[in-house]
Amino acid sequence: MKNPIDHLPARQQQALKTRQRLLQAGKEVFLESGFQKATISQVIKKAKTGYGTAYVYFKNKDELFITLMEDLMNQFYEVAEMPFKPQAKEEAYENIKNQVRLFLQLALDERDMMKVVKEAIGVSPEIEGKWYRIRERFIERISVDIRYAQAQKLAKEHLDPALTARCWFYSNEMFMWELVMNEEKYQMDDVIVNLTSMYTGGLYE
Amino acid sequence: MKNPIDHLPARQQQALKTRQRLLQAGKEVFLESGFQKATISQVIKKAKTGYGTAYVYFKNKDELFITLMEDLMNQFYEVAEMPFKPQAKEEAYENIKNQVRLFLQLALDERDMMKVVKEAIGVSPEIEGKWYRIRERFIERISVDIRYAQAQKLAKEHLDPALTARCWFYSNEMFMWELVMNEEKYQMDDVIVNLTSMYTGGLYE
DNA sequence: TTATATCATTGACATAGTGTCAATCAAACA
DNA sequence: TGTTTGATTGACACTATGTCAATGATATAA
Repeated sequence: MKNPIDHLPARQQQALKTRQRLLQAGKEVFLESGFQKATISQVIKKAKTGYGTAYVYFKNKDELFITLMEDLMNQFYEVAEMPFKPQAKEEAYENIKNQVRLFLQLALDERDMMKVVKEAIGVSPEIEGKWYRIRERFIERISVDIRYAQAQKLAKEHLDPALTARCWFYSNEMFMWELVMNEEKYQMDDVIVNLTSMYTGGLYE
Repeated sequence: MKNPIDHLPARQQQALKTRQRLLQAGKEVFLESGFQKATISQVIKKAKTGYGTAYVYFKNKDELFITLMEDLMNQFYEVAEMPFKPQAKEEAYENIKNQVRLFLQLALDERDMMKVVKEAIGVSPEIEGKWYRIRERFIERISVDIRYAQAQKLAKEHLDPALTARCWFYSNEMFMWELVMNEEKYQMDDVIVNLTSMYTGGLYE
């Protein structure tokens, strides 16, 4: 398997390597210091480049972080796009439970990075926008699933799919952050069962 | 009605007035510029004080903002402590709907300030902590309500009150932020009915 | 009334970060 | 070999923070 880098002129190779060093150093610095406390000086020091070099490859700290986030965000997109075609209420319940588990597990697998992401969302409007788009994609997808379940006469038809999807995703997202920030407080399985049960069956008899 | 300030020595009166000027100026600056872009220089200019004066009365920008937030936060506490003693499912539904409405209405009545609060929560760990405490108070209170409803045989007993309360509050909180940031997107009444209906009855038949 | 103590007020300063840019350096090319 | 191109650099201008020794005005005591 050939690496496409091998065929580039030495100068471009060098440039790509510099960029890679900055990304790697950036990741380490963000994980060590968090988003706000991370500085370009820390990054360039670790990457062994001059100060201005960072600004050649990235507009600013936000853009550097967004580049680092992108991989992770794509993983979330994959979870969002999972198929959902239940034939019965029980199947729906199982499908939903699985998707919740994947969502929470992905966040916990990248727990350290997700902590920084949470901080960055609060600080940088650009990064908040990135997360907002992921959220809307999940909600859009869930809305489709709800409409499908309604068409199958599995779900209550008087509920608005968009609002219900939003409500459901919000709960999931917030529990995700809770688990990320505070891993010991709750058992993931308890959260999943309770969330899914509430969603599918409601609180009252 | 006597103002307690009247009885203080002139020097302390002066000091209190300076503090008040800083608070007033702070509020204006935060509303104009948002939390991050607001600077102490803007505040002291508007308050007509020297730079160092701001630091005499407030440790930093965060503390100044927290002082401004406190009134608003107390109003949220009041909503959190509302009584809840329904005798039947329908009464519970109505009580819950009312509390949601009060919660959302309070946020919308202070919409401009709440926008700044949202930004500040993301940026300042201290302010995040303040909001966190409000959230936990709501959740604690909702847990009690759920346990009450369960004891009355109104609510499903297999659901964990703490987790269910958290799930429910998370949905409310996120819709609240959505309405605050994006007033036109949804009708408050639609949100309330859908949320409450989901909560009490669940999605599936 | 005057002297002194007290404490609110002040802005210059040290510090720390950002983003820019003209200069430098080394690879590519003619 | 000389020239061009573009990657790299750190000094600079700027903006903000938080501190503190000095200042000034009020309260107090003699």
